[in-house]
Parts: sequence; C-alpha cells; structure tokens
Amino acid sequence: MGSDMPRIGMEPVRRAAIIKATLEEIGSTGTLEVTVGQIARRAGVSSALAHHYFGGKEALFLAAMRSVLTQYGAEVRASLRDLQEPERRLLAILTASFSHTSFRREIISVWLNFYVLAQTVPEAKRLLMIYQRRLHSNLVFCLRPLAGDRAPAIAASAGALIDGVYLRHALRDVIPNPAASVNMVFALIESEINGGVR
Amino acid sequence: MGSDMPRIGMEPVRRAAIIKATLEEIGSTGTLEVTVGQIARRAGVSSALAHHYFGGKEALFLAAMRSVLTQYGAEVRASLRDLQEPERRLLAILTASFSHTSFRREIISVWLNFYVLAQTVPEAKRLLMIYQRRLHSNLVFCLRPLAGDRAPAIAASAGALIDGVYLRHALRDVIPNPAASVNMVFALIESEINGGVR
Amino acid sequence: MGSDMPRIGMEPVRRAAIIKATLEEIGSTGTLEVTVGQIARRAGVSSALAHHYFGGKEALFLAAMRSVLTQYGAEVRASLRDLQEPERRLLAILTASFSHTSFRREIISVWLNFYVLAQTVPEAKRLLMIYQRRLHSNLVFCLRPLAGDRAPAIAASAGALIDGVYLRHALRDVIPNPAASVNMVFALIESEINGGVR
Amino acid sequence: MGSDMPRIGMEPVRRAAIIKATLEEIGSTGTLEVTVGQIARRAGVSSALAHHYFGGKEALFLAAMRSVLTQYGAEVRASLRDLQEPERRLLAILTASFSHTSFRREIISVWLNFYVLAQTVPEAKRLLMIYQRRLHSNLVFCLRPLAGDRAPAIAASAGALIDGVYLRHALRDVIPNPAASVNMVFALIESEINGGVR
DNA sequence: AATGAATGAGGATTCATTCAT
DNA sequence: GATGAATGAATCCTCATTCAT
Repeated sequence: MGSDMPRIGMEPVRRAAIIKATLEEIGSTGTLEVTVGQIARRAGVSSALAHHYFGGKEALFLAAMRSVLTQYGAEVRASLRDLQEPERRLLAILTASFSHTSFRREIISVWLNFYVLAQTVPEAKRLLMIYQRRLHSNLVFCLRPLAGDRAPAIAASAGALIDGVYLRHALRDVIPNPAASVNMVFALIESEINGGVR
Repeated sequence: MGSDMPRIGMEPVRRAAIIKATLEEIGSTGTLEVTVGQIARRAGVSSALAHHYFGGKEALFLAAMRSVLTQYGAEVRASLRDLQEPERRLLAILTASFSHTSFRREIISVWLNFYVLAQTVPEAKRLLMIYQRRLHSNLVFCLRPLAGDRAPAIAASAGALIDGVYLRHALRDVIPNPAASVNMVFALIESEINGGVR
Repeated sequence: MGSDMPRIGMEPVRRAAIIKATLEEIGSTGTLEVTVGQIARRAGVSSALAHHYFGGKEALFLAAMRSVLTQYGAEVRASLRDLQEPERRLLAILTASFSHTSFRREIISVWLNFYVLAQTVPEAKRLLMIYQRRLHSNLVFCLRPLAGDRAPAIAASAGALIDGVYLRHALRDVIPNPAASVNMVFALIESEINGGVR
Repeated sequence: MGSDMPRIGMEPVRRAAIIKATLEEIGSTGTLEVTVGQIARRAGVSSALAHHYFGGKEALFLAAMRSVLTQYGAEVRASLRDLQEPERRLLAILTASFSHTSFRREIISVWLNFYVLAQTVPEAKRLLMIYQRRLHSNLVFCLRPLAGDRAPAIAASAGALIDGVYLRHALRDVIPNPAASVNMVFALIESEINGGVR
C-alpha cells in the first residue's frame, strides 16, 4: 500500500496543492496562458484531477484568486488586531500590503494577471472590486480622524498608488523593497493630510 | 475596378489598418488572447496578410505597442511645446497622460495587457521601461526647480500613481474622468512639494 | 462497451498502429509529404494522438525508420543464425536483404524517402549510416576468408549495388524479383573474388 | 534606365536563372520542400515570375530535371565523340557519369530528390526512365563485343551500381571521388566479363 | 516583362475537456 | 479518488497561386 494511494480526506490536500501550483505556474511564467497540464504536473497530479476538483480552467483560476485575496485579507486583519490608534493602523495596513506574502515577484505577476482575467471574467472582476473596496474602507476608517472629509480622496490616492507600485514592480528585476514602498505611500498620505491644513 | 483590388503602395495603409485593428481587438476583448484571424477580419484583410507584413503574432503585438507608445510620446511632446514654466509643464504632462488619446476604456485595457506581455517578451518589457524612464525624467525635470533633491522621489510617486490610476480604471465601468485623475496626481505632487518645506 | 473506448495498456498498441500507418502512407504515396492527419486516419486514431505519443511529425518519421531498420536487422540476424560457412552466410545476407519484408514496392519507396529525410535530419542520417556500416561489416566478415584484403572493396561494391537495385526498383512498376536481385549481387561478388586470382 | 529594367530577349536568361536557382536550392537544402519564394529570391526575381514562366512549382521541377538530364546526356555524348574502341567508350561513359558536372554533393542530392519526385509525378518518372534506358543501351552497345549475350545483364548491374554509388554518396560528407567510383564500376564490369569465360 | 499585393486552402501542433476504468 | 486514453476544436503559420498594374 504505497503512500500515494488514494486515501480518504485527500481532497482538501489535493485542492490546496493544485491551487498552489496554479499560483506558482502563473507567477513563474507571468502569464495566464499556462496549461492545466503544466499546473497538474507541478502539483503532482493528473490534469483530469484538476478538472475533477475545480470543474475547469477558469474555475481553477478563480479559486486561486480567492486564495490570494483571502491570504491578503487575513494578513491585514491579523496586523490590525489590537491596534487602536489611527496612524498605527494605517501603517499596519500598508505594511501588510507590502509584506512578503504578497509583495513578491511571482505574486505581483499573479495580481497583474488577475487584473487581466477580470477584463473577461465577471467573477474575477467582482473579487478584485471587493478587495479594492475593503482596502478603501479600511483606509478611510483610519484617515477620518486624521483628515476629516478629505479621507475618501486620500484613501483613493493611496489605494491607487499601492496598485501602481505593484504594477511598476511587475517590470522591475530588482527584489521588491517593502520598506521603501511603505514609505512612499505613507509619505503621500502624510503630505496630503498636512497639505490640507496648510 | 473594385477598391479592394491590389494597388501599389498599399503596404503602409494595410500596416496601419492592421495595427489599429489589433488595438481595437485587444481593447474590446481585454485580452491578448485574440486570434490573428479576428484582428485580420476587423482590419478587412486576410490573416495571411497580417503575417506577411508583421511576421507573426508577437511581432504584431510589438508593433501595436510601439504605435501606442509613440502616440503617447507625441502627445506629451506636443503639449510641452512652448511651455517654459515648470508648473505649467507639469500640468501639461499630466494632462497629456490622461488625455482622451490614451485614457480610454480600450486603451487602458491595452496598456494593462502590454504589462502582461512584458512579463514574457523582453522587447515588450524594454518598450515599457523606455516609457517609464521618459516619463520619470520629464517629471524630474519639472520638479527640480520646485522640489530640489526630492524631485526624483516625488517623480517616482507620481509615476506610480499614474500607472495605478490607469490600473484601477481597468476595472471600472465608468467613463474615465481626465480632470479628476489629473487633479489627483497633481494634488499628490503639490502636497509632497509643500510637505517637504513644512 | 465499444472496443474503441479508452482502455489501459493501449500505448504500445497505438504506437505500433501509428508507425505501421506511417509506413503504409509513405509507401503508398511515395512521399514524405503526407499529413499527420492522413497517417492518423489510416491508423484509426486522431492526429492529436499521434502527436501525443511521438511528439511531432519528424519524431514519428524517425520512429518509423527505426522500426524498418530494426525489422531488417532482425531478419538478417535470424537468417545468419547457425550458418558458419562464409559463402552460405553471404547468401543469407543477400537473401534477407531482398526478402519480401523489405524488398516490396512500398518499403522500397519508404527507404528512398528515408534517404531524403537523412539530407535534412541528422538523426535520420545517423540511422542510415548505422545500417550501411552494419551491412558492410557483415559482408566483410564473410568475404575475408574468400577474398582476403580485397574483402572491403568488394563489400563496398556489393553494398552500393544492393542500394542501387533498390533505387532502380523505386521506378519500376514490376513486382520486385528477389531471386534475380540476389543473383545479380551474388554474381558481382563471385566475379570479383575470382577476378582477383585471375 | 537601370540595367535591371525589363528588356526584350530576357526570357531565356530568366528561365535559365530560375532553373539554376531551383537546382541550387534543392541541392543545398536536400529537399523538394523548397518554396517557390526561396527559389525566386535566389534567382533575383519575384515568385510571380517563376510562375509566369513555368506555370507552377511542379512544372518548374520538371524543367530543372530536364536541364540536369540534358546536361548529363550532352556530357556523355561529348565524351564518346571520336571514340571507337568499346573499352574506351565504356570508360568514357563511366567518366562522364562521375564527372564533376553531376557527381557533386548538390547534384547528387538533386538526383535523389528527382527519384522521389518520380514516385508522384509521371512525367518525372518518364524522364528518369529515359535516362536509365539510354545509359543501359549505351553500356550494352559497348559490352556486346566484349561480353556477347551477357552484355545486357552486365549493363544492368553496372547501371544499378552507378545509381547505388550516387545514393551512397548522398549520405557521405566527403567530397565525392570520381576516379575511385569509376574504378569501382569498371572493376565490376571487367570481373563480370572475365568471370563469364572462367 | 515583371511585380507587389493579396488570399484560400491546408497543415502541424496544442489543449481543455471527457470518459471508462 | 484518481488517471490513462483519447479527441474536437482551434490557432498560428506557410505557401502556391492569382491578378491588376
């Protein structure tokens, strides 16, 4: 009875492995044009199994997206826990946004490709919008005490800048520098807060 | 004597038509996964002709990229002509960056897809890097008199924000609002300039 | 429960069927310009399967070559078994060379096309050279006791004549006559052996 | 008025250039799978012109064949002129058969490919048969005085051997050695003549 | 006489997906 | 639960050929 024999309770393990392989494959090729075969091979399963579990390539991509978004959401939530002070919370959000979990060559590429997927697949768009909205409300919540009515506008700028920093790193060969990126966004926010009361 | 009979001197006409169709096709589907056949049909030629003139799908995409980048470059150059004052020039760059030529649903989608192409095709990456560098040096040139040493950092923020605004609009269904976008970036720049002398 | 439903262990069966079809198709059209589709249809499979198992047209041709060469080699080896006397062995080689296995309209055409393939594909050349060398050394081995130092030269003539006989039959519509061909080559060898001691 | 303007009387020049280019192209690639475009480019004309003059690819190949066959025929005829003695004439035929005109890497490859063409195109077959028959009767004519009734059989062997020598050289990378090849065939003939009166 | 322009037809190859086991 | 087997459909690309000029 080999250790790779089908066992009960393998489903979640397989699913996770396939999703992981999907992200790795997209991340390392930089494209959505990866074959289910490549993904399956990387996951050590047959491509038929990937279909069996997810129903198709698109569904697999969506599952992978959800996984990334969930991961990011969890990271933010965790870093916010127990923090009360607005400025602290702000910094926590930015730090989580540029943490090594998401702000890595491959994952950056994955994000970029998800934006492309969202052009075609409504569900992908929905997921990305949820992420944007959540980030926005998180930021607004912190900024309100600091910037009053201008909080939404500043949050919009900050959100766009975060995405822009990601996008720009999709082209760079250098290893992303979390601290510098956090600073860049934080500087923007601070300036805008101060700029308003000038 | 039909108007679609072979006539001499058609090459530049066809090339332009095919490039235009390529941009339209990518823009309207939001994907690089368009077939040469679709593009050709839209251009009113055979897919063989597209291959004949460009040599292949990838080369066609690159030609389309060059066309977009050239277009944008020309727009910036034109809007800068005769402007001396740094602040005026700054505004001109931003206005050109969010002009209707580039800042439109389809072209935004095209830009996004070019970023994806650049993950795979070195020449695409090169092209995009040139654009980014040019924008950066243009911004730095204007900012130097206004922000001194902090010009490069501010230019970097502004550049990233521009890209971020584009990226975010790739998800929006609303018609892009040039003025608002220009303001957002301009506000960032102003705040940062002032922020430094606080 | 149709007989063409996927069953396990089909791979070797399919491979053999596809190779057989390849030889038949080349043999009956007399060209390497057969489509994978034609071959697949003849084998009763999809062209995708041919690619799946062999990786491409060229690889398929090489597999077919190996099959023919192996077949011929086996025939020679079998006919040599238990034969000691040089002259007997010589005759056995010739008989095998012109046996119905190889010396048939279609297979002759296949050989001819393999020579053409060898002009382009190094591996095909290598295969054919192996065949020639093996034949040569087989002949020399038999001829040494009969012709001494002149064995290699006679073997070279005999080998070339065999190929020439094949080539000439590629143009003939008559059914190849093994006995006559064996005699022709055998006569050459005998004459040359005797000619030396004249 | 440039020197490459269409001039009257250019037709034979063009035809010759295109045929030459055809042979060079087949010879250097070792395949019939050359495009009319390649041939035309090599000849310095448009592919349309090749069609204009020859009517199609196949017809072009046939014209090229005729040219090679004619060339060879002329060479044989010239070398036979003024020779009366059978043995001398025999040698002349062999020498012509292995002269540098035909017995060269590229032309050998061309011959080989013509044999393949003959599998498909009846006219090509006809042409090749004419060549074989002419060679045969030339040889028989010389051999009759030397070998009597056995002349046809010896001629057949010699003819096949010549073709075999060509075929084998299609695989070799060495520069063909005319003298050695002539000797090989001549030795066969001599042995067979003598062998009969043993 | 010669060609640039253009295409239809066809072919190799890839891949997501299905299905019996 | 998991996979080997198999394929239909699609896509890029090539090329001989045509035609107006």
